This record gives sequence, structure tokens and C-alpha cells, in this order.
Amino acid sequence: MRGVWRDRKEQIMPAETMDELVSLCKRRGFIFQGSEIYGGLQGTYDYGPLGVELKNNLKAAWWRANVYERDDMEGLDASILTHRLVLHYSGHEATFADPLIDNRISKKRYRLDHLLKEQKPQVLEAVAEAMGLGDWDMTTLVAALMADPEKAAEAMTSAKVIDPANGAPGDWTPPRPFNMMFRTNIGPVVDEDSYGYLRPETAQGIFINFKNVLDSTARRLPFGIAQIGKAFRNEITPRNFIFRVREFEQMEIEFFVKPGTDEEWHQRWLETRLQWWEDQGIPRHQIHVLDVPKADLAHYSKRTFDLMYNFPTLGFEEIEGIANRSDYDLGSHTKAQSELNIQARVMENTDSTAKLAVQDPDTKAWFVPYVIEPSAGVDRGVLAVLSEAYTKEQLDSGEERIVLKLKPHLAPIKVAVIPLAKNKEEITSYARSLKARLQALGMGRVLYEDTGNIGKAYRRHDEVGTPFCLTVDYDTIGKSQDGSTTLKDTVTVRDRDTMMQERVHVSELAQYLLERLR
RNA sequence: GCGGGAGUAGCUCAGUUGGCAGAGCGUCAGCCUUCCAAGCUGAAUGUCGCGGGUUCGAAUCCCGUCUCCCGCUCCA
Repeated sequence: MRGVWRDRKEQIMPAETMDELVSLCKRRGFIFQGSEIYGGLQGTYDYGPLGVELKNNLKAAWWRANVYERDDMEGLDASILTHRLVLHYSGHEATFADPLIDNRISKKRYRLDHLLKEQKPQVLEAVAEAMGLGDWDMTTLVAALMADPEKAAEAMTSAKVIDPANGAPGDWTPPRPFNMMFRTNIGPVVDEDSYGYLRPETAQGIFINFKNVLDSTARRLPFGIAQIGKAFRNEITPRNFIFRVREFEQMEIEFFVKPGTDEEWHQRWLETRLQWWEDQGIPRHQIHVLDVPKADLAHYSKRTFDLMYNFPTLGFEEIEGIANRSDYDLGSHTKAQSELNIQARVMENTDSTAKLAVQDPDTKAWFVPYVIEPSAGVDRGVLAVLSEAYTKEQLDSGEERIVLKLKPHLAPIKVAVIPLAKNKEEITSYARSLKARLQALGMGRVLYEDTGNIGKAYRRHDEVGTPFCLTVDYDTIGKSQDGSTTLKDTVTVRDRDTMMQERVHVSELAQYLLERLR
């Protein structure tokens, strides 16, 4: 074998800061700040030419594993704009809007109503008086405070509303309503009643289509519905690059099972999902499975496992939640609730037109299925995969090599075809035609690369994670220095991670690459 | 929302007391080059985050605002 690169790698390091990764993402066209040319819009990011490939590849891997390679799954793509009643009965309207207030002294934040409930009656009386209220109760007091936040701040501070954290009067900020859901007007007339929401989770689209899918596919339990799509949350503090953002994408499965089998399925999905992340390059030992404490569970959850990936720059953070949502959701959205023996505590539904239940084939009794929900963040997945892949290597030559060691199936660019010399027409035309033939195989992005010299091209592609660089040289075109033609129609294939090269005949390239890019 | 830090070319960052907008890398073009950011020649790229103020004059001083990072807070 000839031309094998032997520069030993000494140190291997991950990204030290998020900035380092952000910088690479911008420089190479993975991810840009949203609305950047107007100063940026907080909590939004745009995926560039390479970012969209990576993200699409991750979603495709998920869809393939969960839809194409299973016999118990259907796909769905529900609308983002959502009827207000969907999010009313789901419980989101009630749990996603909090009036919040801060104490400037202790730096603590409270829900206004919770804070007021902690106060002595005379303090509340003083607040009400300062707000000019005669008759009042807790509801009208909160309403009055929210109606005039500036005055509320003064009233609460001068009435010496106590901060439970330190037992001392606080210096209170104006209270602010905080609605986690984006409300939007629908239709030509802007009025109070013509609004809906941008969905805060894709899950609801699945629940409200449960009957449609059942009717159109003749599925029986257990089976699941998979969906990938955008969701929107008005996060208080978007932070950490694409980790916590206001517009993001979810990959969600709602897996419907018979009550009583839910705990077993919950465990099974936990294992399935851990294996999937491993297949995407996130090793099992870098994920901590958090059995979420009862007190921290979401309003719908019976039990939840959070998959916490050990981000090199952030520590352990959630990339997927696998929740046992019991019969809460279908129970919330179904009509005829009283006939269905629903276990979860649900709001009485007087609007739904569909029975979201199935019939036991033996007993003929109707019941509401339990739901196991593996819900993964696409953007968080992209960040995890990038973080895990980002590597700095110190080479023997003293130089630093930055390489994204992405799994080949996730790499934005699959193959770069490089002419050894770009001023030799025979070599460049061979390289161009080779590139065209490989491109036609449909393996993804295949590029002709002739920027700089060969070394630059390699390093450039290391940095964006291109698994294979093919180099067309003098041997390829039958003009070896020693006059032999034994290497005619072979190219060097350089491996991104090892930097090793081997010569492969062009007739074998398609198979060689396709095998390794899966 | 609080506290701290930052924002100047695609990236990393200089920019002195308020006095012509800079470097390295990258990018592009040409030359050269028989495999790991080699070399030579040339070129392009700036609302100095944005808006206002002070000043003869502002990247620099003041006010406001946006965005990012760190620590709190929040996180269905």
C-alpha cells in the first residue's frame, strides 16, 4: 500500500466550550443565529447547508428505525396550528400560563398566586387597599395586580409582602403573565375568539388523530404512531445554543398499549431508545437514565425516564423523555368519558365528537389505551451528536486537527472526490466524471473538491465530518512515475478517523462506499 | 427576570488620550504542486450589533435597546 499517512495522534479532546462548537457551526454552514441580519431573534436558529443535511439524516435514521423497521407503527404529520380546545382539554392552557414575580433582594422568582397564599391576611388586606379594592378575593386580587403591574409592584413592596425564602419583606418587580404557548390569530378578523395555538408538543396531533388512524389502518393494540415536527414554547430563558430554543423539532412516538402492560412496554421502549442513540454515536455510558421523581412529573405522567446525555460543555442534560402518559390524553380528548373507566384524572370533556377507545376482543368492553411516549428533541439530538463527534487531535507534526467523527449515515457530505493536481486536465476530468457517477448512486452529497492543495482538502472535510475522501492521482490515469499501469483506474480512499488510505478499483467503489455509509 | 462578561471582515481577535478601519487564518482568481491546512502573485469582504446623545470629530465617552456566553431562576 502506498501513500499511507502515519502521523500519530497524541491527544484527543472534545470541544472545551460551546462557543468553539458554535463557531465551527457558523464557519462551516451548519447552524446560524435566527434573524441574524436584524440583530437576531432570541431562541431561534437556522440550519445552513450542512446543518440541514445532518438534521435530515438524524430524522431519517429515526423514521427508519421506528417506522420502516417495525411492524407495529404508523406515521403521521399533523398540523402545527392547533384548535384551542385541543390544548384546553390537554391541560396545557391551565399549566402553561403562570403569573410570575421576582424579588430583587433575594433574586427569587415566584408564581404570584402561590406567593400571595403564603401571606398573612393583614398583608393581603394592605395590598388590596393599595390597589384600591374594596371587596376582593384571591382571584380578583391577582387579576387586579396583573391589570396594573407597576402599581402592583409598589403595592406589594410597601405592604411588605414576605419572601418565603428568607422571611423578610421583598422588593418586588412588576408581575408578568407568562404563557408558554404561542397564541396566534386565525382567520381574517382579529378578535378575541378567533385564535389558536402553535402546538407546544407534537403529541397532541397524534392523540386527536387516534380514531382516524385506527379507522384507516385497522390496527390493534399494541401499536404506535410516529411523528416528526416542529413545536413551539415561549421559554423564559432560551439558552445554550440549540439546546433550549423557542422553536424546535420533536421526534415523538405515542405507543398505545393495554392498561396493565404499560409498565413492561415502558421498560422495553427505554432499552430500544438507548440502543438507537448508541447507533447515532451517543455511547450508552454517556447517558444517564433519570427516573423522574414523582413531584417533578408532568401533569399527564405516571412515570418518566429522562435520557440525560453528558454534554462535554453542559454536563448531563435531557435529550429524550420516555413518559408513561397513562390514559390521560386519550381520556381527556374522548367523548363519553364516564362510560370508559378512565384511570387518570381528566377534565370533563363536553366538546369532543369522537370516542378514543378500543374494544377488548374477548370481553367486548370498551377501554382507553395507555400510552408510552418516547419523545426526543431533534435539535438536542443534533447538538448531542455534534458534541460527541467534535474532536481535536494533536498530531505528531505539532498541528491540531479538528475532526467531526460523525457516524457515516449522519455525515452531511458522504464523499469528496479530490484531484491530486488541479492543473492536470486528465486528472481533473477523471475526478469530475467519477464524482458524477458516484453522485448518481443517490448516497447523499458527493462533492468535487479542489480548493487549496490535497492537505487542505482533507482537513477541510475532517472539520465537517466527511467520512471518505477519494483522490484521483497519476496512478489512476495510468501515468505512474515508474511507468507501470497496475494501479490504473484505482483511487485512494482516505478514512476520516484514522487518516489511513487504501487503493480501491473504481469498479468496486460503489459497493465499497455504500457498505460503509449505511 | 436578576447578577457578571462579551459583540470590530466568514472565523479568532488587535485597535493607545476621542483623530485615515487593522492583523492572522479562511475565502476567491491565477501560477505551482506525484497525498495531509507547503509556496508565489493578485483580489474581494466592514450599517465597528442596532438606535439616540455629547463632540469640530465617536469603534472608543453617555443613555437606551438587541443578541450571545457564564452563574442564578425557570424548564409541562
